[in-house]
Amino acid sequence: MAAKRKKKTAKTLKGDQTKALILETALQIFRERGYEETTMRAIAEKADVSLGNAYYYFHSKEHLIQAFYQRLHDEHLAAALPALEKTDTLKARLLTVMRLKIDVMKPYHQFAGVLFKTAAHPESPLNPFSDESDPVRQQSIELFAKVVEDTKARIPKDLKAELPYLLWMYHMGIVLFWIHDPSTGHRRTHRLVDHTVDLIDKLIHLASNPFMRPLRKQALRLVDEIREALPDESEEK
Amino acid sequence: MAAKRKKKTAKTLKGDQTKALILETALQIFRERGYEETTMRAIAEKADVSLGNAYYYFHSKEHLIQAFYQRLHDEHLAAALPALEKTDTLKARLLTVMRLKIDVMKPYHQFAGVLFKTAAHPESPLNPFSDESDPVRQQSIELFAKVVEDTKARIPKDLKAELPYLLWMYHMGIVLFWIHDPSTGHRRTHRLVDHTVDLIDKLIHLASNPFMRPLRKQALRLVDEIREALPDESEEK
DNA sequence: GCGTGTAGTTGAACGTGTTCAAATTCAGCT
DNA sequence: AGCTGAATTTGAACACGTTCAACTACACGC
Repeated sequence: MAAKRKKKTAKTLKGDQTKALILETALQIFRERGYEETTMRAIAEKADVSLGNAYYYFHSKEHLIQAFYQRLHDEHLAAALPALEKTDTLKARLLTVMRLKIDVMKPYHQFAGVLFKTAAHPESPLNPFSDESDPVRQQSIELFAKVVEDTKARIPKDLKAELPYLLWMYHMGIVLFWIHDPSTGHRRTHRLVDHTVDLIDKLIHLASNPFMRPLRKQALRLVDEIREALPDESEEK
Repeated sequence: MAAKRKKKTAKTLKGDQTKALILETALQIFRERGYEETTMRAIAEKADVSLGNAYYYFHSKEHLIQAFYQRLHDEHLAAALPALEKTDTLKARLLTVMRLKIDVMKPYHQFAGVLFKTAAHPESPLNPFSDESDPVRQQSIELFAKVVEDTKARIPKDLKAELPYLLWMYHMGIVLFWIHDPSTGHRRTHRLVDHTVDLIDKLIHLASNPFMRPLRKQALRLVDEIREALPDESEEK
């Protein structure tokens, strides 16, 4: 076996640096010119590496989006966690998280479309619904778990367990709307978030009513059915 | 000898023939090898036309999907209309239409993924949510209007008016699930349709309850908000 | 017949994403 | 220092979607 010493660090660091450089360059040009108009050659040239080298670190142009996705979530998380500590009602917490999401995404509006374009493709390595290579989804759902937990509202256990996933799905819907939203400052998306959060809050309370138990159970069984149909999502932690 | 009594007819007919030939050939190869693996050169070659000629009739490879979309809807409509005459409850009618949709799509499962891939892209000419060049969406919503009308159930007017659109959205969701469904015979999608139709039926009755009026109004206002944010969809016709 | 304009058709050429065999760098070893 | 093998880097080559200027076919008016 090969010698395993700590001196590897220098080597990997070099690689990591190059990889980071390429990613930064790519995201910059994406912001400036959009995804389609950005060529791999342009990225390589601006990053001062060869074309092949870019492909050494990112198997394809789409894989750069994967990295972007992760970056987006990291920023969202960093903004949301502190903000969540200041609110306690479910409604306010959800509203906070959704508003921050839009803020974080703002600089990328013009090229974000391609995200969904590839994301919705079942065979794409970026499919956020089902693909094994996507830890971002897990992390994103965990954020919504944080939104739900520590809430004083009395929500039935069965619903509370599915809520993070349901809210994540809702959040994906809002992102889809945002992508298509041409209004200045994305005010339509903001308005939609305000109204949907209000409605969702009401629906949760309605669904929590004992009177609604049978219907709620049926709906939740459905959600389970959908989740289990999608490839393995709960593996290790 | 070539001269016909109908002057223009011969000309346009020639073009239509070529166009149809290219489309048939394309769909055939799509079925056999999937979308990505089918090259425009292969289509042109098999159809015995030049590459440029294929582009004369279809501006891009994606535009072939547009044609496929139309074809799919035509088949669905042809299958659904007679079947609808035999049922009268909303639940049964919706179930019929959804089942037939899956049947009609079946031969195209492996390449249908690309449909959503391009469809979800806001700048794509195929975007089914918002694009001006897509009459298929209108026709598809009309089919769901037929599902709703002539139903004996007592549904509030406001809900009944939005129901076709809502059911179309639901149907898009099922299609999305179907695309990702790898189970044999798409049994999971069928099961999902059975359960969701049941649930939807119950929800409609629930929402029709006078007690639910305020919440229903709020939800419908939301739907309107979403619809009007999407580019003009109701024009002439 | 003959010219003319429009519909239809051609294939070469371009730009782009992607691949790959070869070249280069570099850390550890003798 | 010199060697070795892995990590990194290179640029040429390939396949594909797309464009375009030129060409052909043909119906019509004269």
